[in-house]
Amino acid sequence: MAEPTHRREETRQRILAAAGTLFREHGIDGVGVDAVMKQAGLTHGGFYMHFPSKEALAAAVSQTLLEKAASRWDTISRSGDREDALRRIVLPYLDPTHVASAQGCPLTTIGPDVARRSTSRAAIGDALCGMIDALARVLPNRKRAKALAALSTMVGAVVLSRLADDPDLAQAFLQAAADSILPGKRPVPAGESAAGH
Amino acid sequence: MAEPTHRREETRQRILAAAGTLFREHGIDGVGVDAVMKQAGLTHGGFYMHFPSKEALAAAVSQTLLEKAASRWDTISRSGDREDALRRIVLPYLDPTHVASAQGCPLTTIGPDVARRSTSRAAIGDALCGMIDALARVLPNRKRAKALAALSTMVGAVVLSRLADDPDLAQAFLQAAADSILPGKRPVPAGESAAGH
DNA sequence: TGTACATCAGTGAACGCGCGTTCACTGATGTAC
DNA sequence: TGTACATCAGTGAACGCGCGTTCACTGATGTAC
Repeated sequence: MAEPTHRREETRQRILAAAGTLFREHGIDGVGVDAVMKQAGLTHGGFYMHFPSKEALAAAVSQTLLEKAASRWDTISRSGDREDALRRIVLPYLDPTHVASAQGCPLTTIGPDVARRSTSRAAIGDALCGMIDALARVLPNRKRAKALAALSTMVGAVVLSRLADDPDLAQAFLQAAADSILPGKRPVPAGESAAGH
Repeated sequence: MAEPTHRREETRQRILAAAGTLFREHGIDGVGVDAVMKQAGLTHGGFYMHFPSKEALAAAVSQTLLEKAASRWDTISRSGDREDALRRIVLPYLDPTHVASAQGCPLTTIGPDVARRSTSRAAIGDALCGMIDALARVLPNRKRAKALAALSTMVGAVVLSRLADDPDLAQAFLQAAADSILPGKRPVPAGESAAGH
């Protein structure tokens, strides 16, 4: 019934998804191969059937996660009203649900971890450009420099919001970032469900 | 000659400095107590004379590093010309030297690591507010919200600059962030020495 | 249709190693008389 | 001033444990005849 290749690829995806969750939650160095495989419903020995090393897994996870984010933004950026598309990219990103989520944007959860690993860093290059392009496409003047600044603000605001022990300050970072990126001032919806990052 | 208390405190500072360097370079989970003590010129056994656990060291390091950054910004923010003070805070931060440095701002190097550790997170609360206050003091309209957005942009730009494999893109993140924060458009000095973070 | 065989994804014990932590000890320093 | 003692920062061997990785094996699946 199930072709060997199918099952193999399906398992690989399961490992990637498990690692994607755990790496973002505890950092790449905070999670062992054992824990990843257990989360995927397997035993640790089988890991090396799918990846040559944990380092390779880290690179594959980084790439996969960022490609998903880029593809989502790309789709939104090409849909209908540009001003609305911008909001549908920025607001869910700066939503407290996204900040609280263990499934958050990898730039904010494992950014420094990825930056230290040259193979992971190289693996996300294209996807990072994709995110920038998508953002530039929906910004008022379509300037790439504005997209770079906006992405910086978004990433920084989420990192700082997670660092702020005071909930008011955490929320204030998100609100200030949204106000500085979006043309008209609109409140960030507090606690809206399904940020989808 | 040397009072016991003096020597003890001096050693503690040496351990903090060693951990500050190594944690920022390799992440908190990427460095063992053994490596920290070796960097401090000691053997690992003596560590527990100064800190009850590695977790406590992480909190102390986070606090110390961020307090130093806050105090530096505070001093600058109260000195002379406000517009010039703003530049003397923002430009070194967005300088490639700072990005390349293993001694960089802890928000950009171990931000997510600290966010995951509640004791570390709590320890940096005051210093984080201090940085925000200093930034607000020198921004054109002194609005706290603008300071939150500016800090977000700075932190995000440095994180993303480290992630960009392409040197031009890395530089573009820094330049775009500087342009979006500073009133007049000025070039970021490329490769200026002694960013001091 | 039924039996024998080949394939190969996944298992689980084992490897050497480094982790965080403990503890009996050392040895330099400062104090008491 | 000189000797005996107390203090205590730092040493280094040892602990149990979990890491990343390897490998002989299992057992379900698909194929050959």
